Amino acid sequence: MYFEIDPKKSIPLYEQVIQQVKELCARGLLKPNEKLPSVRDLSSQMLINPNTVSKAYQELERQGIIITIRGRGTFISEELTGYIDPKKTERLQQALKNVIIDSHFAGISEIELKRWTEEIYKKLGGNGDEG
Amino acid sequence: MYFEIDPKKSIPLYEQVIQQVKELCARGLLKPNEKLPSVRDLSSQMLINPNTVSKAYQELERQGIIITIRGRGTFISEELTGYIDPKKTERLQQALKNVIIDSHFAGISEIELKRWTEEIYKKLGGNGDEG
Amino acid sequence: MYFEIDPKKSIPLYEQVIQQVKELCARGLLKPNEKLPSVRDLSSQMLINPNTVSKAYQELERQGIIITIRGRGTFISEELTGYIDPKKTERLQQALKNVIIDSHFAGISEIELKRWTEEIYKKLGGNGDEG
Amino acid sequence: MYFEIDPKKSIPLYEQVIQQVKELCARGLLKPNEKLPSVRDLSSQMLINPNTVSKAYQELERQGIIITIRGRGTFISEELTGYIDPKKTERLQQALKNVIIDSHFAGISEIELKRWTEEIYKKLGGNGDEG
DNA sequence: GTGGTCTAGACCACG
DNA sequence: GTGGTCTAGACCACC
Repeated sequence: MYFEIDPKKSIPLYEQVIQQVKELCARGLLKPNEKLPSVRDLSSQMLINPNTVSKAYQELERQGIIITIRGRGTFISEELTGYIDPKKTERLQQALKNVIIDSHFAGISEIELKRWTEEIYKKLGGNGDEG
Repeated sequence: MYFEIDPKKSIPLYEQVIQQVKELCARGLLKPNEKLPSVRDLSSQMLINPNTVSKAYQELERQGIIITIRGRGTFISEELTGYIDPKKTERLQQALKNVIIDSHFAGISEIELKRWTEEIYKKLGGNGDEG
Repeated sequence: MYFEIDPKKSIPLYEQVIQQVKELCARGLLKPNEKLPSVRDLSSQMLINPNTVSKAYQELERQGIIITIRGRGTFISEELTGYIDPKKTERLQQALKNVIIDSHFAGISEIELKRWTEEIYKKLGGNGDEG
Repeated sequence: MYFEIDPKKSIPLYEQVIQQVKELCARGLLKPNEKLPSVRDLSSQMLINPNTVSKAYQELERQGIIITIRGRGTFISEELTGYIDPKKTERLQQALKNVIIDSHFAGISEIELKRWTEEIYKKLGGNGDEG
């Protein structure tokens, strides 16, 4: 498992950390109950400020994706709650709509975008056993 | 044609304006060469500062979606460039991936997300002539 | 002799008129003492506001390139003054420097820019007898 | 490294800032990855509003000449893209033509203008190592 | 009437 | 400390 951070991107560093953890998680490279690197380790590995990693971990915990146990470390949560948050749903639909509209102006066809979707799902599901 | 702004959202006001114009444009409710409200009109209609609208219009012009003619006003551009920017493409794919991953954690299935996509496209294309 | 105006360009309309008159003049298609179209004729020909043409003519007269004679019309001046204005010179050098710097960032080499210069002079001088 | 602004000039302040940064960059007095003054520092040094500097920096970033890293500051970009934009090229040629035509009316000969060009290039290239 | 520029001053997100 | 966002209000250039 390794992380990649690009400080030049306009997206905040802690958001990049969040996205990476989520992606590794979704791809099965980080499994439930697996231990994450400590804040200090990850920050020195990524050459970023510990506060930045800490903020990312806090946000991930708030989203129920990881849990921290004092004195033991940080771990991937056991399971997803079956509950579907309607607010989150609405935000996601809005985000999807924005992607679709921007694609439209970028000259991406509906078919092309659906192909992208297929491919992303394939990549995520494909190596769940290899981690 | 009317706009809606929610100052409580964390997304910047000028971004909301940009998204709304793009959406109205994509849905065909704003047609090429059509005049947009003046900066002053739109700002007073939305109860926001004229500079905020101005910033949104400038960004939309930079993206080639609208053009402004000195002393006359702001208009929807005539046509989209057929050119596909590889950088933009990559950013869009990344954005789509983030939506998919977040959907995963929100308990949204692949089938559900595809249904959303279908629906969004239907809404966009459906009323091009009714505006 | 004909003019072309593009209201979409960010450069002001009256500036475009000024540039066109100057260029036609420099190319010899407008000769000293030649009569220019009246403000009304030119404005209706160009589909722009008479005030815009009027402003352009005023500025051209201020620069000594044309003169208006009440009741007779507007004419190209007889000759250039030999006097070289140091302020104008400095502004021109600054403008040239800006073009060169922007060319640099656009990836245009020194050789390429010099070739452009040659070509522009050739085009200007080439048809002085054909007008 | 120091900047000079003349509020009396008709050219917008933020444009003057842009030009200065570009020139220092082209002359090698600002090198890739070098840090620029912070928005606040530069604005107080120039006695202009921070927003004005900010606008200049944003435009420079849009042009790919500088990059800003959240919370760390603003830096000269690493490299120029080799890509040559045809639209930019056309705009530059037009600008060069205008300079040449205006020089003509100011009594500047072709030889003189070429000498200027030589000199500007010499100044730009000459002190890349002295900064 | 239109948009463009600039100022002053406030608050927030980020590292 | 860094830049980003927003407001309020002024003045100007253009058509």
